[in-house]
Amino acid sequence: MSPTSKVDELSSIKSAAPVDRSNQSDVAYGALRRLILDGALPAGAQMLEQEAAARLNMSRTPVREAMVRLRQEGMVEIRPRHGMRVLPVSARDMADIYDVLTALEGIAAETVARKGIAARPLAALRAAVADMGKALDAGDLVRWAEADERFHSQLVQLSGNTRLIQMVGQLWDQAHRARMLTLQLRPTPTNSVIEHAALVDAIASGDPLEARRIHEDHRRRAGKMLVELLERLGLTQL
Amino acid sequence: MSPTSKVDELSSIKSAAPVDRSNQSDVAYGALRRLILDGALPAGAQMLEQEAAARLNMSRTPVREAMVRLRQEGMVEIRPRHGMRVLPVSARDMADIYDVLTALEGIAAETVARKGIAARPLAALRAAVADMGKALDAGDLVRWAEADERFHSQLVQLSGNTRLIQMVGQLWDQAHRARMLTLQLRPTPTNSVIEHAALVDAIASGDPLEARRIHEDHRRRAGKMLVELLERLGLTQL
DNA sequence: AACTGCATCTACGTATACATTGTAAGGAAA
DNA sequence: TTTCCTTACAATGTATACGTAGATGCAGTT
Repeated sequence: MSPTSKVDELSSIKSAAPVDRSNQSDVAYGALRRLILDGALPAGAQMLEQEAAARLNMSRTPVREAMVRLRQEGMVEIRPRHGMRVLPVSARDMADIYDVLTALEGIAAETVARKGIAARPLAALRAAVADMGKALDAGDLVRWAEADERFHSQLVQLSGNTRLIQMVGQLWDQAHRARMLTLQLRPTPTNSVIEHAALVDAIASGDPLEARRIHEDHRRRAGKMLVELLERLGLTQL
Repeated sequence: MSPTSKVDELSSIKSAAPVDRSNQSDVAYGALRRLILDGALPAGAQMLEQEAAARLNMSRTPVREAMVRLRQEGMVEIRPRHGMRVLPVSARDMADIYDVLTALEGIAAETVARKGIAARPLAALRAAVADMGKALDAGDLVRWAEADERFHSQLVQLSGNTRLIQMVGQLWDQAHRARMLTLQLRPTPTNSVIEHAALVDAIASGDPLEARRIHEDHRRRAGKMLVELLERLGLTQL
């Protein structure tokens, strides 16, 4: 297991829905997606249908379907004679992604604050914030990232808006590699605990506009920091 | 041609990208999507793989791929023995969709205002607004809808944010049938010209926050009106 | 008449076959 | 050596084959 596996487990909402009726198509989709998120297939890596089929011990048909899905989610492109190719994520892409994420998670926060939040999910949010603090104290960035993702994931889920949930998940997946990469390079997210706590307070007190404002500011800052970091490091591709 | 075909042509950004390398898969995707958007396959309608294949004169394989794509876009569901089924859109769905659209188009407007807009696209936006006015004067709601869609489409395109463009397009597709249905039932959109003109002014004068505020208010109002209309009419499904 | 059990049939999931076409290697010419 | 052309190969797009699971319809029982 790679050191990032714990974070990866929570990196997408989809992974919360286990595959009951397992068909090969879903298996292929899950496996390929995981290879990409874990970095086993880095940006630019190519994989032929037959390669994947052989590796996963199935025929090309379900593999093709999985690739179609991954393409539609913006994870790979499909080039006629080169199989699928993992799309690199440029600094520009990250800027675009964070712009959209800012807006989407903003209304998620607003919606949750407006609908009101029950005791149990509120406690879960507070627990995630607490974990972030503990992880920072211990200097464990991976655990911090895990708690951070858990917080954001829960928040979006609480909105109850299916489309919102799906789209945010998709964007997270696309940004995942870059976030993991910069985890060790970025300045320590000292403020994150305070910011998240403030957001929770706004939600708990039923202040939709404030919740949205806080979360948007938060995401905007995080995005800006990340993009500048990538540009500074010349990491235009990953 | 159905009376709504003109509007449909502009209903999605994707249709702007013509199919050069025509493979059967794309043909199937386009054909099925069009059947759904045009209402030839209404909500709840089912279509077996073999039916579609026979109808489109191809084998099941490309049809399956098209169905996978449509499912991922939230247009249909796939049930093991019943083929694909066109997903109904409830009032609740429309509320969700418009919540997300509000946020997405809001940042689109903000982005365009921030980046600045060239003379030509600015003129195109103004032309769309003018067309809306003319259509209203003529009492031609279909033409109004066409101009309205063109305006919003151009605006989102101008943001240059690929993800944003793709996601907005997807949501439009999902909302398309409901919008067409209510076109004749809703109150005449008298204010739309004024509102859009104000948005264009904010963009032209480079005021991102004002542009965003105007557009969000606009979309929020439109969404609210639509949802209330659907609920009042008891149209919980379409 | 309603319900249950069984048989049949069909739609699908997956595998495989086949023709097409892009690619790359290898050779020839400059 | 470099560049262009030819040719062989291999990956893909699409069609088709095949086994399975679930749905449908019928018969028999209550």
